[in-house]
Amino acid sequence: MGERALGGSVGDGAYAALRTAIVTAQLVPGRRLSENELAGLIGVSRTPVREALLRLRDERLVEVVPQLGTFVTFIEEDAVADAHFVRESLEVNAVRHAPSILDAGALRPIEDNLDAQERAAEVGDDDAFARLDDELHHLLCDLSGRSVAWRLSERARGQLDRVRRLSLPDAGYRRQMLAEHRAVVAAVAAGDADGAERELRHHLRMVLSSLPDIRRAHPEYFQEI
Amino acid sequence: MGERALGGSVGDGAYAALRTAIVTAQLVPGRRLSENELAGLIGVSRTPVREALLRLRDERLVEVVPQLGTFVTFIEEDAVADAHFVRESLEVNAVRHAPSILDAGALRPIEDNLDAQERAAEVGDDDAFARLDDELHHLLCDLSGRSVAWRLSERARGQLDRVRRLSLPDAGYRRQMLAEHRAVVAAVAAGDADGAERELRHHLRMVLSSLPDIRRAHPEYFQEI
DNA sequence: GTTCGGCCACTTGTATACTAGTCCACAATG
DNA sequence: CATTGTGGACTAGTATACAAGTGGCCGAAC
Repeated sequence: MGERALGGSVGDGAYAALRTAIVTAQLVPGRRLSENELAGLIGVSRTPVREALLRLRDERLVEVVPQLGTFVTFIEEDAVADAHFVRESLEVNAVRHAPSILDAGALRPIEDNLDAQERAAEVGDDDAFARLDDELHHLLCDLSGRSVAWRLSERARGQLDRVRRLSLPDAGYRRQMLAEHRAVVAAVAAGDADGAERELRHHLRMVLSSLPDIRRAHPEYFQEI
Repeated sequence: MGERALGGSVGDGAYAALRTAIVTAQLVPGRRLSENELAGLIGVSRTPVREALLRLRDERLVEVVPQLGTFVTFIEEDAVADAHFVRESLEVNAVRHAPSILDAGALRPIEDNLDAQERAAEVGDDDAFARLDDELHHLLCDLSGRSVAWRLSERARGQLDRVRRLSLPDAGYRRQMLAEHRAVVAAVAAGDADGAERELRHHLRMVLSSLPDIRRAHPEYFQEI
């Protein structure tokens, strides 16, 4: 877990390392974390670890109980729905605020991204596909000119990534994702704000639909009720 | 500045105290803050102060420059627009997700709030009006059932509150606000999602429109370019 | 008078020490 | 055997100490 991000502070590195570990379920839901233990693992002191845990608490990826411990949260339907709500709100509003006439310079990276997705889907490179997926949503957010859209959407995505990582993607899934991406982009390029909103809402809801399957496959990651 | 919130930790109290001081411009934009100085003022150590400053940095209310100092940010058009974007995204999506048929139980507190606003507007009680304004938006967010809507909207509001606090409200302004509130609620109550969205977007944009006036009245609060 | 250079006070970032509270195991007691 | 109390080993919250770096002041040299 130890490697640290180059640019930022130690605290940023600790945050990145912990977030990755949680999202990839290396640190499984319910797992008890101690600040001392994490500090030892990452090789820093408690201070930057605490800083990282405070940020992760904001994202509801950990829960810190005073005088008791810090725990990786279970996947809660409510938290996932919240994250989805934030993401949908921001990204839909972002494509709504996209300039109605897009010059070729703005559209070019998006088209390139879609082509790259096509190649990744053919080859079956799941990591590349996921990366391009993120990049596309980032590009769509940036159309609004409000960088905060992607920044907050990214943060909310922690909950959703945990789910996405667990769903076993097959070729059909990727093909469908790609088709939906193309539908959104087509509407945006045509200046059809209502259509873009509709397609994007539909697309974002896909990740939510896999939740019951994941719950069946990994009941131990969910809060027993 | 010193009083501390009862429920939470020392860090929470420091955050609340600092945020209030910044939003009310007791700590003016550009003001240099030192963690030691703040710790002395609030009467705690640097650790909880740092925790508070990290949160305020997230909200772009302070900027921390390593090895140099922490500064109250100037009012930046870009930051205000970002906050507005977040708020509009979340609240519009919230009223869109409100159940199409509202039972009287859900609508009652909203109607009560509007009546109270009417009274506050007549008396000219600006503080009460601002408080009821917040409460109404809170109630509207809660219609969606997603508590995160209000939580994030509230956070983004730091930037907007700084502006709102500086605008000198007159009776006409409050009357207009109240009329807009009523228009939003009427559309929501009628189950007219499109209408509610339109009215809410219009209403939220009002606070942005006062920005040039405030800039003329308080140029020292804005970043000279 | 101007400019360059070094020192110093002060900043945040990080590490460590101390405080207060919770859980659990285990022993003593009914 | 069951129950209760008690001590110890943990926890996070807070305070303090140390490290690394910045800017400004002040004096000296030109």
